[in-house]
Amino acid sequence: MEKLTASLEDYLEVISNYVDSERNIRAIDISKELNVSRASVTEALKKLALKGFINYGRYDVISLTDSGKKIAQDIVSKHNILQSFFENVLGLSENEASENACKIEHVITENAFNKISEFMNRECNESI
Amino acid sequence: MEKLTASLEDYLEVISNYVDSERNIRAIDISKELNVSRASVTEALKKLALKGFINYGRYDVISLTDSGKKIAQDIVSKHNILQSFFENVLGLSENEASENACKIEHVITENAFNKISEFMNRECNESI
DNA sequence: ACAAAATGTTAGGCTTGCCTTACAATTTTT
DNA sequence: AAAAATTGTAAGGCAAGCCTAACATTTTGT
Repeated sequence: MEKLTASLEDYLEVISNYVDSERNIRAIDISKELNVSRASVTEALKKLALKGFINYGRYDVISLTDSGKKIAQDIVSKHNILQSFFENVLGLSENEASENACKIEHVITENAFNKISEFMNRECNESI
Repeated sequence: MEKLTASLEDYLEVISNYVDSERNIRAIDISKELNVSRASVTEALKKLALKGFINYGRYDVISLTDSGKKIAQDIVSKHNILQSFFENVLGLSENEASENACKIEHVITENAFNKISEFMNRECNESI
């Protein structure tokens, strides 16, 4: 599977969140969400389409391909578990937990992430 | 205090480790440590010198300024605590713990890092 | 329907950070 | 002390990712 940059992962993640909420996503939504210009969004969408993760053409609706969905789900689930770790284990605010999850989800190794997942499961079971 | 990029923090960190071991560091050492070309090291050293974090001139010995030392210490201590978290709490190998610490030390927020520090202290005390 | 507003795209530019190649300076060998 | 090898630097190039400004297209309001 083609490897994405942190930046493109962010774009894909935003798209995925919109798809889940069944809203039609536009470039300007992504631009606001990621605090980048509309032009930058166009560039990113071109790249994602070229790599086969989204369906998209000029002035056209954006949707995820199957491989795009798969990757996006990976990123999103990674984000959620990291966020939960920072929020529920370390006691950070929702915002700061999310901020950290956003950054760390792109750089943490697979193993390290799995260990955190396991750790979260242990924590949960112990407190029952 | 001037804010550094992740890349420049890496360079500073390597320099700091050499200083601590009282070896004279050369550009080629940094180049090997960070897997970049000697030319890239020269560029980075120029930037660090310009920002006042290292003393350095053409073909000259490299040393940390006071503000360079301060920043480097911050990064290194952050690295060490993160590494210890991944190694001792999550049970990753030394190498993988270090790999994760290297990436995360550049992106984690101050608060999140402090929480991890506190968490490590709690873990230690409980096990006594 | 059509003017106005909003959104999307393109073109051109900038910064960071890396590279290779060629040359300069230093260090090591002999 | 030269020659050879190593190390440092300068110049020029490249990709990623962002920007602004100008233009194209679509949507909205009347």
